[in-house]
Amino acid sequence: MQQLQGFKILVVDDEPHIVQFLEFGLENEGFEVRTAFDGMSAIAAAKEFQPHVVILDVMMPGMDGFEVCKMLKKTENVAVIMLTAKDEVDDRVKGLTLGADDYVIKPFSFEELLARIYARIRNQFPNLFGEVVVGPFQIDDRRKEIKFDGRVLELSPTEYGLLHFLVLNHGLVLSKAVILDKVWGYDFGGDENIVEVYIRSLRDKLQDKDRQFIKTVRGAGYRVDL
Amino acid sequence: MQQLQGFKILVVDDEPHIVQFLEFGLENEGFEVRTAFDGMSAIAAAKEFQPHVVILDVMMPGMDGFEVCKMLKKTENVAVIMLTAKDEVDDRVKGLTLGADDYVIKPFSFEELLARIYARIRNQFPNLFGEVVVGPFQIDDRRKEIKFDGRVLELSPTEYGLLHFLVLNHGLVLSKAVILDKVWGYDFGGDENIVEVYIRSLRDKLQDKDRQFIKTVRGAGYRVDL
DNA sequence: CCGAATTTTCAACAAATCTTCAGTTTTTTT
DNA sequence: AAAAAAACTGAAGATTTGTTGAAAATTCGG
Repeated sequence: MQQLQGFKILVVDDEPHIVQFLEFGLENEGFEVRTAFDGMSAIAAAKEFQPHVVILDVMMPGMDGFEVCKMLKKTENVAVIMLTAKDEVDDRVKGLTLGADDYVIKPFSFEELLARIYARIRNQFPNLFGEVVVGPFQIDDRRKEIKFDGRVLELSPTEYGLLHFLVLNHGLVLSKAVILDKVWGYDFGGDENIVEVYIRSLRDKLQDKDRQFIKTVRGAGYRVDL
Repeated sequence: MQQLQGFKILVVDDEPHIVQFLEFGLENEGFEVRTAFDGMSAIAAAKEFQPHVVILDVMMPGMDGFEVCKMLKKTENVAVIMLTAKDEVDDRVKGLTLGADDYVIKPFSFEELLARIYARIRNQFPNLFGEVVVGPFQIDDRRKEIKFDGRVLELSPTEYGLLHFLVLNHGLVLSKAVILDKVWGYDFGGDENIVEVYIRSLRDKLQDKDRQFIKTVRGAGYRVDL
């Protein structure tokens, strides 16, 4: 799963094997990882490290996973994923009411844990991830969707690319040459008229008569104003 | 509490306040909630909605909670939790003989109700627990089984792998290249068309005409929406 | 080794999208 | 006011992409 990251994960478990395994795997995946081996230090580490996700073993000496989860949820804005053994099914109920966000049952596949982590990050920090909000536009590049005033626009791939580019560069005048270059690619052979054609179809889909988001700057290009 | 989704709850009470409160809270918990305000419509709703749990007020105009419970238990496979006022203690006895599974005495804390609900689900649908639940999908990776709306899908190994991957990464657009890479392996030599072929067979088996879980995002890939 | 299930390839088809083009309108220049 | 330049527009044709049925190749249990 390729993605620009910088997401931080705290792994808490008293079994060094597991911690090492996860640390290695997650770092390899591009996360910044810190570890802790018991509840107390986990909480301290969370305060200092400010992770986005905490992976927390239920069974630990001293303060158990539930306690830690409860405390974390109270003070920090993190997603908590718990690791629980198969036969501790009851823990599920207990933990869910204590605010854990998700569960993975041991033994688990790394792929599965990874998928959960991404799901959690997406859920908890939608803004940090592919989702960009600019004025009335909401661009979710991971879904390949753009919402306008809350409604999903039905766009063809090129329309999507063009609107994405325009909105992300709102306020600037973008010449047809630049647009062609950035959206169609440097090696596009055809005429600049195709930009005009696509601008029109975007205007249609935005019903841009009244608000005029896409302004044409004669002789220079187009500019999106919000 | 994303991952515990797929459970459906029907809330029946003639007091709109309570219904609204529960609806909001339970949806926030990740349940799929439907409501009814009297016995008759509750039974109709249960038939259609097929909830896992029914939360049922004892005191209602027309058919009372006991009647409804009796009828539900006769025809549907659901857990029934009754809401009963403090001074209707006798109701407790009455209800037990009529097949209700649990009681919550008004006024109750939401936390308490929640714990009861989870307990009920665990009890009534033990097989559903311990595995990954995402929307209407229940993935049991150990058994290599996926249930959809409670029914086991008959999948070939590749179909299983593909659906597993898609569901675990729901919400994201997954390109054929990525799918090929993750499901078939980085060294698969063949054409991307094979992904299309398998998508079709999954759609067939999901009877995906109406609900369209697997959306094709033209030019980009496929995305599972729940 | 055989037969069934599964995987993979292939080609025809359908549909969405892209691109071009020419005629029209709008704006600017002379 | 006429001419020129730039942008707009609708539609047709070309191209790309996805869907589908079926055949060929492969795998796997017995």
